[in-house]
Amino acid sequence: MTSQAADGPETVVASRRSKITPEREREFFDAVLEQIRECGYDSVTMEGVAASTRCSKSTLYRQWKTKPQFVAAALRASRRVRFAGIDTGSLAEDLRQAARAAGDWSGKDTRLLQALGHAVTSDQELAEALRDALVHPEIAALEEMLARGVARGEVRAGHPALEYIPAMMFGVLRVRPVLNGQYADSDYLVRFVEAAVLPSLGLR
Amino acid sequence: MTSQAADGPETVVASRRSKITPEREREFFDAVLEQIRECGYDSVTMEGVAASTRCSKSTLYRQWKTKPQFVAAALRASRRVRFAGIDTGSLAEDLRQAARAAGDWSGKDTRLLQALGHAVTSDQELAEALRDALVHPEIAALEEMLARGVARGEVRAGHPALEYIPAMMFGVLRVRPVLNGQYADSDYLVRFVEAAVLPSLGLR
DNA sequence: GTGTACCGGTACTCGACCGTATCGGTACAC
DNA sequence: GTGTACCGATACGGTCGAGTACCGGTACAC
Repeated sequence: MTSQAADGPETVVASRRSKITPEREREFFDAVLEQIRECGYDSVTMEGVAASTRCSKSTLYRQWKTKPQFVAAALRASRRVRFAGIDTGSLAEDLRQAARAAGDWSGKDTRLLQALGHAVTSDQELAEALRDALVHPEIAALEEMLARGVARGEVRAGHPALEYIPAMMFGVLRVRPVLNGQYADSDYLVRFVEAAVLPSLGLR
Repeated sequence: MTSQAADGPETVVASRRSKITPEREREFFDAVLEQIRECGYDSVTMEGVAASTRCSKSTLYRQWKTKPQFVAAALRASRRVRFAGIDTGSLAEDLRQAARAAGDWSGKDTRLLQALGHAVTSDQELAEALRDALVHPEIAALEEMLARGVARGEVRAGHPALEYIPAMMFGVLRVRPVLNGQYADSDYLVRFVEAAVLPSLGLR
């Protein structure tokens, strides 16, 4: 009775789970972030996460003292740069590719940002974790693209639109659900880059 | 369902079921929206609203059946168009003035949108009320401006950037707090219009 | 004065969740 | 085999908020 209770496939009891492995931790983190996306930060419960990962509340509380600390840890662990590796040698093409990449994860990340957007106003640690996980890395990557474009002479240094490009990209990504009722997909974002971002920089 | 929102200072009420005057109702609505901005939708309680307006929970529940219905009513009653009356005869100037106007209420509305952003994903009525109160009127006003500009020949009909202007304006407004840690003020928005919006339309 | 209908206050039920405590079971070290 | 340390399950206490019920008070109609 102690092992899993009638779980899906025939995945044999992996048998070495006397301590929380990094893979197991990853399961907890994935579960809590997914539940935040679906139900919002306030509605996520430690009990729910425990149930969906078939662990016990005690296990979670043994590792993390409180719910916000647990969520912050999950965010920090999920940090990764989606724009990494984009460097085509042309700023316009870099931006198009970034838009295409952004479209692929826009639903997930937009939901997470939205769901946590207000919770972070009352928890400093959470705010920092969210920024480090979802915002700063992408911003930095975008700014690198722009800097390379400037260095290549595609855009003159100090062009007034440069400062606003990250806000435009993130902004459109973020508000599309509210305006049009659907998440921004790659197609929409690429067209946005071509119709507005590039022209504002004097590119095409 | 009560009376119209547009009645005068003196109540000429014929046969109201409720003794709640429109002014009193307005107090309830202002209170709940303010508390939502401060604490988030989930954290707002009917008890808190009752306490801050010195009425009783019973009074609130007599008028509105549930918390989401109460909030939706508050949103609908708060509907107003901030861009109304902007018509300078020049699209560029219209957009600058819209940016200036937007900066004045950006903090309040951005907080409200943020605080409700996730709650609306699980309540259809709330979502509709939020859109009707804060989003659609402004979008419509912006689109009118753009249409006038097209009619005057300042921008050619079908210009690809036209479709994205509202999303750009709202998006930048919305994400500035996340990117820069402060709400978008008039100055920031006007510079954004000049640096990015107008160039993308081929204006200056 | 009398009736009516609503108000504000309070007390209540009911359910949900946080965080803790306890207990049996088991992988691993030696 | 024995000990240790952690796992999962479960039960519990405490808090909080939604929504309901009931109360006395009062403005107003007639």
